[in-house]
Order: sequence, then structure tokens, then C-alpha cells
Amino acid sequence: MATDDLMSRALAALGEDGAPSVEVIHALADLGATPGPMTIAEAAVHLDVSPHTLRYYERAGLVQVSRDSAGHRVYDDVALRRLVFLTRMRLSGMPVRDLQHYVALVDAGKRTEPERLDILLEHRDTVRRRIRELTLSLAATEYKIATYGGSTGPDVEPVTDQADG
Amino acid sequence: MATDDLMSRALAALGEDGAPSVEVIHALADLGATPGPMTIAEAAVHLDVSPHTLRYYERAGLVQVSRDSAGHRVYDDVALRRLVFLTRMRLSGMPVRDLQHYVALVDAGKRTEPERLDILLEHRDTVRRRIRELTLSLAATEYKIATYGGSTGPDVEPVTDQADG
DNA sequence: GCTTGCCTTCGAGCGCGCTCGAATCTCTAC
DNA sequence: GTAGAGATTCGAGCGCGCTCGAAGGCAAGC
Repeated sequence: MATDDLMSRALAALGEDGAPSVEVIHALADLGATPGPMTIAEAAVHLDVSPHTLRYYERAGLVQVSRDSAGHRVYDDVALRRLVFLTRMRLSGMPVRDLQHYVALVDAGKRTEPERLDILLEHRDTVRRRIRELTLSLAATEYKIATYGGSTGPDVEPVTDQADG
Repeated sequence: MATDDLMSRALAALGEDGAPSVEVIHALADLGATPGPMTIAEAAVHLDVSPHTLRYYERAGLVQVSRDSAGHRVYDDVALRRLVFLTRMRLSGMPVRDLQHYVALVDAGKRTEPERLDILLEHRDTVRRRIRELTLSLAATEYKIATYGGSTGPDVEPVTDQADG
């Protein structure tokens, strides 16, 4: 089950109301399936990013990846789980810098859990704010679409094109 | 009524359910209030961007701004309305490149309205997709927050820290 | 008159997140 | 043995959207 497939399926399962089901949440939590060791090309497909990006993440210290006898990267379950987390956080807009901080905390041990939780809580709020912004922009866009022709509103009938048309 | 104030107020009025009220939509459509001519500093506050950004938008051909006798920019209602539109679209993630295309169509006259409408429709879909992505990421983040301590799920009790903790 | 402050233009610089190219290595297939 | 695919490292480059700095202009206040 590739992550992009999973996201696609989850997106498909997510109704217009925007309330994810329990199944979707469980699917996103990646419970169960351990896809096993894979090459960088396979991992890239699995995570829906480019091999270049995977190497970049590794260089950035976000994930450690072992090598086989040929020196090629081997993505095991540990690396893949972290990368699923990382790509998901990136998709939701968390900067790489913040992720570097977060993984540093993870690597620093269990005592950093409170701070990690704080980061997640703050990120949650950021995502919520962003969703609201987008919801408003969406409403404005839909309003503009619905009233097209009267570019500043329904009570204005422009003779020529308006500036914000 | 500054645009940022308006957005703040609209955000405050927007409940957890994420369904904007008619009032909010009307407010976002900027019906009524014409703030009159203002300086670049005033416009920047009004639009919640920097003067640098306003000059950049003008250089990018997104808006035309006249000058007073001293050569200073004068933001009239036409410019301000367009900038409200532009900043809103930017906020919702439309690339400057696309906005350049859009305003070029506006300046090309009424016959380009169908294409403009297409752009808005496509943008609407893009914003919807993005909202869904963020909603899913939010759900995953909230799940992780709720199950914190069991970093890969509730059925796993890690002895040491997990890679995706 | 002179300082202060905000404005102007212009081009350059920057932070982010990749993205790419070059040179080289390893494995597989023919 | 040799061609080809795909991997490696490294540093550089790029597209985006600003952001800044330098050098100078204009108007008001002391």
C-alpha cells in the first residue's frame, strides 16, 4: 500500500463535509502493513517524492538510511515510517527546519516528549488556521464565480471591465 | 475597514464547522466601503502586506498605480480593489505567474471572461484539494497528539523512542 | 538652512525546498 | 568483455516570492 495510494484513497473517502472517518484516520496512522526494505526508487514511489528529495532529506539529517554491500541505500521499516511522518508533515506545510528540530528531539530521547507534543500542538493550530484561511478564500472565489460578470458584486453592472475582474 | 481587520473578523466569525455565513461572504466581497486614495504605507497596512511587496506587485505588472506631483504612489479605489483581489488570491495560494496571466486577461477586455472564469474554477478546485489535504493532515496530527507516547499507534508500546515519534 | 522622514528607482540578495549535473561505481544481461 | 541501468557523492543551480540596500528626491518642522 503506497503512501500516495493511501492518501488518494483517503481523499476519495473524505466527503464534502470534510470530516475524516475513523477508518481514514487509522489508515493515515499507518497501522499494520510493514512494506519491508526497499530501494530509493521504490521508496520514492511509495512516498510520492523524488529520489533526489529522499537524498536531500537524508542530507538534512531528517532520516538515517543504511547502505547495502554495494553502497546503495536500503529503506527499512524504521526509515520508511519516519519518512511517512516527514512527508505528511511537509505536505501539511511544516518547514524542513522545524522537522529538523523535531527529529533532533526524537533522537534526544524520551524526555523530550513534552516539547515534541508542543510542536505538534502548535502545528495543529497552524494547520487549522490555514484551513480557515483557505475556506474563506474558497468562499470568496465561489462568490466571485457565482456573480461573474459583475466583478465587484451583484449590485454593480460594469460598463467596461473592472480592475478586479 | 482594513482588509486584515476584515479577514480577522471573518476568521473570528467562522465557526469550527468551517461554513462561512452569508455575512462573511458579503464582507469578503468588499461590498460598500470605498476607502479612498491612500499612500503606499496606508495601503500596505490596509492590505496587510509590506510596501516592498506592493512595489513588487506593481513591477510584476499586477496593478497600475498612479503618482502624485511628488512622484509618490497614490492607491485609488480601482488599484485597491484589484489589490484586495490579488492579495486574497495570493493568500489562497495562487502563484504570481497565474495572477499575471489573469490580469492580462482582464486588461484584454470582456471577451476574455470565459477564460478568466475557467481560471477561477480551476483555482477553486485547487483550493478545495488543498483544504482536503490539510484536513487529512490535521486528522493525522490530532491522532498522533491523542496517542502520544505510542508513536506509531495505540497498539504499540515502544521500549525506546520510535523513529517517527 | 538643515534635519527628519518617507518616498522614489534599480538591481541585487535571500530563504526555502528542492532539482540537477558531473563523475564515478556496481550489478545484470547479452 | 561490454553496454546499460541505476546507484553513489558533491556542489551548484533554480524558481518562487519577496526583501533589502544604495542613492537620491521632496515636503514639513525647528
